[in-house]
Amino acid sequence: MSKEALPGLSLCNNAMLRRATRKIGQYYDDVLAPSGLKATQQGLLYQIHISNEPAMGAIASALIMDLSALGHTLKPLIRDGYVETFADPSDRRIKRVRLTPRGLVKLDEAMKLWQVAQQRFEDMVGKEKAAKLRAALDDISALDFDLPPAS
Amino acid sequence: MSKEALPGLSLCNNAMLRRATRKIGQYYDDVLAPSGLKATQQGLLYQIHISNEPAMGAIASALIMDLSALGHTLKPLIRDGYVETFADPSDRRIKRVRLTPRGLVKLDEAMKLWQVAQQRFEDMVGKEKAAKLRAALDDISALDFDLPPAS
DNA sequence: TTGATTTAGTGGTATATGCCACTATTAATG
DNA sequence: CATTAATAGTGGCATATACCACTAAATCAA
Repeated sequence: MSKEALPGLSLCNNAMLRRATRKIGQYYDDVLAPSGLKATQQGLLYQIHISNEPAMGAIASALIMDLSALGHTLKPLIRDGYVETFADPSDRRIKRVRLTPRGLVKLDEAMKLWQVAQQRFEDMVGKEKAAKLRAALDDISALDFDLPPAS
Repeated sequence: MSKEALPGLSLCNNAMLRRATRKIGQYYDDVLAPSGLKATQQGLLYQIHISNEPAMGAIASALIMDLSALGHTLKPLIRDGYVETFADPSDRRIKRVRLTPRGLVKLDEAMKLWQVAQQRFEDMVGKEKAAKLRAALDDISALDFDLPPAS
């Protein structure tokens, strides 16, 4: 069996990224669990918080997320009263998003837990190494893979 | 507004990881699209291929994936006839997984596309840097965040 | 051997994410 | 101004992924 000689997925940038994301995601989720938020939700609330009543498209761009995916992800947060939306008066196509007071309180709660997770992670990985990793991730997030769209 | 002074999500290891994963995932998915497989599926088929009729649990461990999540992810691949399962004769709790001939053909097709995506990625990022990134991702995937389970 | 425990998967439910087709608005153009 | 084109979101559908409760099977213990 030459199968044994085949390289593992450790060569695939995408597979390694996904695997690490599952691992770290579970960890952050665990720590955030007492707040009732997933790490993705905490991140989304935070992104909304630091922006100025951002349009959905602006959030999606910042997070490199599909617009419709964002819409779906927002639903539970709206349902739970953490977030509300309103039409931009000057352009009714645009829907803006903001935290509710309840959402702000919940974000505060979640951020305290996030700090615990983040600190522990940095302690284990090393502040330096973590920063380098984030920088590398930021770099590849900024890549422009424009495949010939043949427009 | 002190909001403007708040750090972005670029400090959160988890958020950066997810964001990069979305970005790279979309890229690999795009390149793999002609095969009809998602990058996650190609990765899963490959993992099965290089293993020896692995048990579901073994695959899940290797990919750091929840066992039930693996079961769900496997369904479309079984439905499409790329993968089949069978009970381990010596331990009927264990369900083993293997590629069908059709699955093997499909994997070959997908791997050719994967190589294109992978090569292009490495060209853009740099072979060296990509290898370092994968190594870092492998390291953090191996971390042991054992939170006090208070059993 | 029988009863308690651990192990391996399944199914349900919920969030995460993406693509596509479609609608509503706004902008651009002749 | 009326058409056409571009922009911003929505909704449906599909996969990705997790947790939980539950079942079946094997193991351990008394």
